[in-house]
Amino acid sequence: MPELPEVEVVRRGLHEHVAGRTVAGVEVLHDRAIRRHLPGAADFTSRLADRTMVAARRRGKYLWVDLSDGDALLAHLGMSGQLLVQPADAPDEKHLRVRVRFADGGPELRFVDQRTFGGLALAEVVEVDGAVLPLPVAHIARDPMDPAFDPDAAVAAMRRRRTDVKRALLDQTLVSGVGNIYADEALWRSRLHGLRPTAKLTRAKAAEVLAHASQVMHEALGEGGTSFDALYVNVNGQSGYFDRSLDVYGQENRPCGRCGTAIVREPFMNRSSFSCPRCQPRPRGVA
DNA sequence: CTTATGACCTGCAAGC
DNA sequence: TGCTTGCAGGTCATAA
Repeated sequence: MPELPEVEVVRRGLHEHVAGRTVAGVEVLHDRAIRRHLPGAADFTSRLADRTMVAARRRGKYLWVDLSDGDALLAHLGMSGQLLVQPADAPDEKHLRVRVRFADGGPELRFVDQRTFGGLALAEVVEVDGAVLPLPVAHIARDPMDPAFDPDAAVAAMRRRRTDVKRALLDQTLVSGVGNIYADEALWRSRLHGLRPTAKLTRAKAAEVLAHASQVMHEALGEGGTSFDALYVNVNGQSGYFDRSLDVYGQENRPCGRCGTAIVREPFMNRSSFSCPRCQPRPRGVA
């Protein structure tokens, strides 16, 4: 599941349910789910066996579990991935891709993913700028919930970019964790159209949109994350409720909560952007 | 180096 | 009732 709050919900569940448990066996039911693990399924399975899961961690939308003897089990949920803790006798999910059984015979960890954009891998951990991260996560910027997140540095990096503010918000090498929903929400709160060029934002405005992104993600986390359907659930299969608190995302034709103007949907990168045409006017000279 | 554009998948809802 | 089209929370390799 997609954005930072949903991934954090999963991280907490993982930490609670798998930390301290030792892997007994792994079953890869769909090779694409471990495509980022270059040595392949046999290697993935054999190297995970007998390892103990130590702690669940996260940066942005990436999630991993530190393993005894070093290395980490890295996960990205892509668009439709789920990590579920299920009783061993529960029937297999339709899109079950990887199963991890534990030596204690308790509930197993399952990676379920309809669209297979997500996946698992074993990765070595490296130190980057004072943080210990799996190698494939080394290029991902700190997210706003990271205690070492530096707002001034993020503002500077954003204003250095020659692109539009929404693209910048979605760029995981500038600030991580923000996806299509929370980008639109942060822009609405900041009264900015997503096509505004970052280079022309004042320092204060850039800081404001980042602060709003952080704020809206915190609020969503407090509601257990955002979900419109059964695809976005925690490890126990439960959905969050933040979709009821969204101001613009998915609200096409509904009145803006500030001015009453109908929210519009515009195509953006093979997806959609939602905004209030009055509170968030398009920059001039942009199609 | 930076920035923009598809490609990668499956399933659902809407429209004809 | 089918069929087709569009759309979905993301990231990455590639090209300019």
